[in-house]
Amino acid sequence: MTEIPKFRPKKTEHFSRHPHVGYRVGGRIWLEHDGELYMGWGRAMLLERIDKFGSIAAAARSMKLGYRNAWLWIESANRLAPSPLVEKTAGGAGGGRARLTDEGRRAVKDYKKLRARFEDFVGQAA
Amino acid sequence: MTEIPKFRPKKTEHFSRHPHVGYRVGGRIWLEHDGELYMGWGRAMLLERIDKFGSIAAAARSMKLGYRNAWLWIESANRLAPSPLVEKTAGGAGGGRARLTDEGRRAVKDYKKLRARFEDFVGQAA
DNA sequence: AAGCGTTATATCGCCTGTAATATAACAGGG
DNA sequence: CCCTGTTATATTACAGGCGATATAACGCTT
Repeated sequence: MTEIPKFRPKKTEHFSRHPHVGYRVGGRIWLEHDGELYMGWGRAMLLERIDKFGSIAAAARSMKLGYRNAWLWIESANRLAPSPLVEKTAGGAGGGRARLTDEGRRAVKDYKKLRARFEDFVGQAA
Repeated sequence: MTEIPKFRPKKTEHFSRHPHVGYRVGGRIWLEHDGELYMGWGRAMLLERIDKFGSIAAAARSMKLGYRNAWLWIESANRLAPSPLVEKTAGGAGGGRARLTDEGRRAVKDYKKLRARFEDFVGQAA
């Protein structure tokens, strides 16, 4: 017998039933800059949680994301953005903090809007 | 200094310019069954080429896909489909052959239609 | 029955992304 | 001045997907 791996799409997706029972439409959508990922579902979630918790560490924990990856995502997004999406300070009250900038809030809002339209599309793509 | 990897999306995608210069919308879309990938861009291309060349090996070669992966994709798609998309025979004239069934032709056509609508969406998502 | 090129199947090794872990740097507050 | 929890950074290990390779099975055709 052979292995035959199951190609299971990742979990950050949006789906919708297909006319033929058991079949679903799945999709992803994101923004990129210079061929690099700029904003997607994971990053938008992370930014929202940074806004909510005031720290990268807490935000990452809350979504079971490793701190390292959270930090890398933010570095990347900050670098690709017209101006930083997240401002960070190490040390100080509580050990340090991070806050979402206006540009960050705008980026999240824009992506969520695109995403909503996309889910709409996928929903009626059945 | 730290590594800072560039998160570059895969190459089976469709893109579109974003209003803000340098930013593009990228996306993927596929069909799945029981949480497994059923039909996407790569598989649709493979099926089209099988139809054209009459063999898995030739189709795979023509798109620089390893025979192994081509075979796995077809196994998976055949298993998930209501009826096989590709019929294969080992040995015989020319060593063997593979042909696209009516179900396979329908699957490709349906996906390409979905895909076209999706590209449309992404295009005007700017 | 021998030859041929395909289908069918197994195995190994690489590469890349990520998880896990560790440790330094930081700066406000007690 | 030390404590604290965060930001910042390096290192190692592991896992999955894929490429490369090898080999068997197959069945027309000659």
